[in-house]
Amino acid sequence: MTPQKTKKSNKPYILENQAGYLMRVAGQRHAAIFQSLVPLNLTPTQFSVAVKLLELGECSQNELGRKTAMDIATIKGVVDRLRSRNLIQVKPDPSDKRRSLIALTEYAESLEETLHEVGHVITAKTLEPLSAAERKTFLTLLAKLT
Amino acid sequence: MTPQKTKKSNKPYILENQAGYLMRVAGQRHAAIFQSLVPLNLTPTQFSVAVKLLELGECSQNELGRKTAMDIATIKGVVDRLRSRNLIQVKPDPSDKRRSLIALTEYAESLEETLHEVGHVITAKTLEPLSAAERKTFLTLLAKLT
DNA sequence: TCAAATCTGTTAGTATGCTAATGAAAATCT
DNA sequence: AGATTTTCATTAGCATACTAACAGATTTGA
Repeated sequence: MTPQKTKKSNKPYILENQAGYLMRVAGQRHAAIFQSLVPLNLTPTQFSVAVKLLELGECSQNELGRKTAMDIATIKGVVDRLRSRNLIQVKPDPSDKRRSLIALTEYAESLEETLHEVGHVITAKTLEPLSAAERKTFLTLLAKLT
Repeated sequence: MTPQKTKKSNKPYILENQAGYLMRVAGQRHAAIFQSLVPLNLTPTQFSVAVKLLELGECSQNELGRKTAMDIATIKGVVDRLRSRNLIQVKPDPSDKRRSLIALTEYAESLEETLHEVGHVITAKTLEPLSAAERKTFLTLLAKLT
């Protein structure tokens, strides 16, 4: 026992060392890299949706949201904006009147190679400050925090 | 040389392995943890501003934005909302008519211990899936990406 | 000194990302 | 079969987070 009265630990709180703050700032840097490289001025969420639709083909809006980690309100806005740019088509599901079926347009499908290549470049640029070993470690640890 | 024609590398593009996607999803998890623990329903940016003002004392809006990694349009909104909740006070700088001087209210200053303690808990919860060594590694690597 | 450049703050607009409430359709279960 | 629950989609509202354009105030430098 110390002679002091019970006292709160005074571990200093350094904003710049906190996980949340660092994630926000790293996210800003990534967003800038993304924007400078992405075709068609797609946003990160729009890009995720396009890439996921390339993989899945046609699917419902809710499923698309789940598989791109967006809630239903967010995916709705992303789908609306992609549709208004003629990158996706939406039609009712004949077998389930609640559902919309969402698919890429032919034009968007023609961008597959470009999207994948640019996606790899964006990730590489984002991780550029790290060595190859560090990149692997970082992605592994980051994945544990999702 | 392979016998094939020049061909694009077909390295598959797995959305779930990309740094940007993982950062977005990890950020969502952190945001949920943050929201469940923070006092006064402060948002992460509001919390950052409050903690930074505890450290800096009075400062201008632009300086506050720079030291919390927010651009001038973003910090403006955060300051407005904190002021409307009586957590900060804004007054003109007598020595520079362009500037506003921003400071915490007495009430907000009285929350210092709470904010620091809760901040540490939020970071700990966010990093909980990692071992102590992994936490240190993760924060070090993440800091290189800012 | 005085013109140019920089700094500070405001406003408007767009795009996430969430909560909450609503309505309609489908699935489940007793 | 009928009631309950779940699923799907829409809408409204709030808070970031950015760009761009603007207006004053201050600083710089020719």
